[in-house]
Amino acid sequence: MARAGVTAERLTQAAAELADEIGFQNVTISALARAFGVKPAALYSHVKDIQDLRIRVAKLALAELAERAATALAGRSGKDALVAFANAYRAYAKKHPGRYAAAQLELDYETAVDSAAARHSEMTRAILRGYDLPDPAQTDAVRMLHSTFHGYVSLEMSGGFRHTPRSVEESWERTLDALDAVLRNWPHQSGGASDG
Amino acid sequence: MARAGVTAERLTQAAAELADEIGFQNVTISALARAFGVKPAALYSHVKDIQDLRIRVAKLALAELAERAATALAGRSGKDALVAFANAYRAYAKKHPGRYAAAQLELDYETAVDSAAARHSEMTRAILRGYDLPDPAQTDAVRMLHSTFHGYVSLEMSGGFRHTPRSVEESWERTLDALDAVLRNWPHQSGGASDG
DNA sequence: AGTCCTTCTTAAAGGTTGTAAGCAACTGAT
DNA sequence: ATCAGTTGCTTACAACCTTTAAGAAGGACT
Repeated sequence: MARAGVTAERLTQAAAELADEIGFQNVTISALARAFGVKPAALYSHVKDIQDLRIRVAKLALAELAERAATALAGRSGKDALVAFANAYRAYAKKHPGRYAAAQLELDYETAVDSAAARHSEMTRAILRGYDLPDPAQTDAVRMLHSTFHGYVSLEMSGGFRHTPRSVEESWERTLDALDAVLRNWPHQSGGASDG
Repeated sequence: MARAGVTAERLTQAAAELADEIGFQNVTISALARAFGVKPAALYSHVKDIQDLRIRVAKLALAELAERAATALAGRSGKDALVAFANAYRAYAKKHPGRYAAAQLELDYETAVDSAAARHSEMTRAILRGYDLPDPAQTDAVRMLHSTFHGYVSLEMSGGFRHTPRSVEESWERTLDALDAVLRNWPHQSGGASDG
């Protein structure tokens, strides 16, 4: 038989494309083998098992996302940077839902550290450079930003906003306005109850 | 053979418990049948297929979450309400990770409407009663709050915050402070770039 | 050509979902 | 109390997926 030229890299790439088309959970060794015109067992020469494949796709997605975000961030600061980063994040997730789902995979500590996950935190920190936040608050803000971006995109994609007529685009923009506002005026200490 | 007394309700309940123990994705018809001491095929008398089972667990989780949130909200307003709701949400997710994962299932429009999903929006709106937001902004704020809660809990549970020493508890509280602050002072129109 | 490593196939075991046929148990009527 | 009907469960089976093992074929290098 002529060799199909399968490599771990091509498998990962094809798995990512397949994930965007049919969903990350539906990417199987069998389906991937079919796409390459080989038998399922052939893939085990290049990939340890399906979990290994999933982790490779996750790393690919994290790297791609980090690159888009870095590009979006270049030469911007303050709210410009915030909006550009957030839009790049959301655009990637919507364009590559399978990859984005992969990026949410639980990675063990070692894997996560040497993957692009750390770069994300650094970039989110870069956004905050335009706002003036002392150190523990900076980490809190990074976590809040990441949470809001991920949460919004995640709920939007799973249809959580479809029950209300309000434009999802508009809400996204107003959410970014709100984040900008709160970053410019980060609460100093735990306040009491609101009094309007 | 003596009958095992399987019903759709008991199956759903057991599936939810199993999901919390071994993960929602690992709840299989086979595993559930094993837990009931019956053969897998027996479950198909009570449940259409595995997707049907998953949807039932999702609805259960949404109903439980709504109930906890409603209890937390009772008799509170303003920041008290915000914090109580958010903590109830997060506590449920951490105590019942499998159920919480189920609640994130994509539900078709019909299913979502008659499930407790709508109640969540209403409750989040109830939180906002203490803050004074005009109508389109209210929806935007609801979406932002839900996004932040879900995003934070989701990232926290998938280990996204483990790479930084800062206390996850502290960040959560500061995030709630920030949300309270931005709700009290919701930006009126899309502002320009930040100027510090 | 011969050797060796790698890639791919075949074969097979074990797990999963789901359907169909049949038997066993409970129900309610006579 | 027995008999029919319904329901719940089992067995049997088809189809699919994952993974391992053994062997054949491709390509490189001597």
